[in-house]
Amino acid sequence: MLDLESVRLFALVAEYGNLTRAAEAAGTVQPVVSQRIKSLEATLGRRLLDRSPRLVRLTEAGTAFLDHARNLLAAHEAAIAAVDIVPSHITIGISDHALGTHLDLVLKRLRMALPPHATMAVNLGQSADIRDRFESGQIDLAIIRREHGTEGGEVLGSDALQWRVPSGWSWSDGPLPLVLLPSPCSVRAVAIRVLDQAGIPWRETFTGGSCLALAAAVRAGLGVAPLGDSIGGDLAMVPASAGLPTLPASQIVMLARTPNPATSAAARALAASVHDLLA
Amino acid sequence: MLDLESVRLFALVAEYGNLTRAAEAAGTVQPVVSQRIKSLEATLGRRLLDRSPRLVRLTEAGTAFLDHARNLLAAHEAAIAAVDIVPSHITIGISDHALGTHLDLVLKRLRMALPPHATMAVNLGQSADIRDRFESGQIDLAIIRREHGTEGGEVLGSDALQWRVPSGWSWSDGPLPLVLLPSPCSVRAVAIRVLDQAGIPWRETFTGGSCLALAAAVRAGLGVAPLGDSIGGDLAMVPASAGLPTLPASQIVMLARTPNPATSAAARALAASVHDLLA
DNA sequence: CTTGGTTACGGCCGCCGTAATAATA
DNA sequence: TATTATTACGGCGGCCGTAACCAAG
Repeated sequence: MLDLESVRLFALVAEYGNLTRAAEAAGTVQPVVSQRIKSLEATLGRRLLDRSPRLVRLTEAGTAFLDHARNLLAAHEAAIAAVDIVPSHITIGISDHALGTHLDLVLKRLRMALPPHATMAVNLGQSADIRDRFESGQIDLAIIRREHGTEGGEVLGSDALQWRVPSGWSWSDGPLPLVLLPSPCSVRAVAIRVLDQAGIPWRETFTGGSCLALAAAVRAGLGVAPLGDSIGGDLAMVPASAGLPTLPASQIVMLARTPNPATSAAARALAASVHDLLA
Repeated sequence: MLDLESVRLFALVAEYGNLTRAAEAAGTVQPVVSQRIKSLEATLGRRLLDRSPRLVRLTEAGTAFLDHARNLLAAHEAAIAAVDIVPSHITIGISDHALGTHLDLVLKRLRMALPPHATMAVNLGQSADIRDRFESGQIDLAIIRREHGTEGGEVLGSDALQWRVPSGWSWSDGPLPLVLLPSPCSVRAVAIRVLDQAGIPWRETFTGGSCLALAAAVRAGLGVAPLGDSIGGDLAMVPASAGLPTLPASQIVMLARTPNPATSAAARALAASVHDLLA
């Protein structure tokens, strides 16, 4: 007889492609996942995963098993829901500068970590605003970007800011054309600060409402944008010859209030996903 | 997170209406079932069964949960079958005189205890023939009726033979009209023996191929039939005033050869079902 | 050399199964 | 009074989580 916890861990490993992240998402540690997968394989008499320190992928049997494993877990959820209806709602705030283009993957994994009947509301905005909403209790979970050294929250990783430019861009003279989010925005503020300290003149050529908009502006040649390393996508780095000052790294931090199991499951999944993106 | 073993035990209790039989069918003991059900109820936060020493029945929540529990167990079977195809075939011999009209229920529970991909073949016949087939290895499991004192097999219970008569039957004189299975048949033999020992003349008025046929003949008024207590159905007992000798009780015995887990699961289910019928 | 999977191991929870107890018809 | 569920309890297996180890890029 299989035990569902092992099956759940297997499904998480398949999702994250990584035992360590799966362990985080499940709220345990990596050796436990290793053991459980191993024992699951033993009871099934088949190897489910090819594992090496740098690559974990499904075997043929693992692929075949995965669909059934998900059905099994869904049936488990349904059975519990049949007698134990715990309606839950989670509000989540995400700073655009923290996740950028990875928003879709993170939301998918978040949805997966919640019981199917749970509802969630996501609030995309700027870090300062998100933090205020978290502190006033309007949201339960938040992912924000902030400068090193600030207190509070769980640090999921460090992400350097980079000047991103159109491909083939060069900057001859005149004030540096900047592509920014509107104030208040900590990335905007830090970018302006380092430029001023270096005595580099600048002008704002584009102000947009999300990192996707900033990236579009950069691609259109409107100027350079300070963007997180992990969310720059296909945009080019500024060449060192341009002489721009380096931007400081900042931290991606999770703020979490976990009043119930559903929320802490969501928090773990969020942490594992973001941690994965920054690795 | 639920554990599937507890869910399976719950489903078995629902099927058998009895913790003790469920334990037998599952291959464990009754206190374990009690504990697991209790812990299942605790994790679900609902009472699933109303239990008293004489009656176990589903609560409302239990009814709602049962369907989902069965789906869950089916998904579990499917998941295992996806990677671990163990084709198995079981041949079963059942003496008609042992189960009679309860054949359908027993077969249903047998089917339920087997993995869905397992095939089974049932051989209905007379005890002596069944035993020969078992001993020659042609069948894996057998339920037979036999006289007390014989060796071998697992005794599932004792069942008295009774003279069954049409309703309102009376026997004035002349040889006793008998309704019997053809020879060789141990019930036939023992019936004839006790009549001869009591010096009661008899004649055979009907010879049929199954207990259902014998019951039909009795109902049609053709005579009296020696039938197991538990399978007489709605037929009347012979009145004491008729002066017929009492028939000895005989034992219902299971012969089992369990070369694989599927067969032993079937054996347990068979034992639990028959044990239940004789209680 | 760092990230990440495996192995070793100690502690402890929890389950099994026997035995005694209670409850019901 | 017999049958059956519950409670008590000892023993043991197995799981968790820390730490040390190893492999691969």
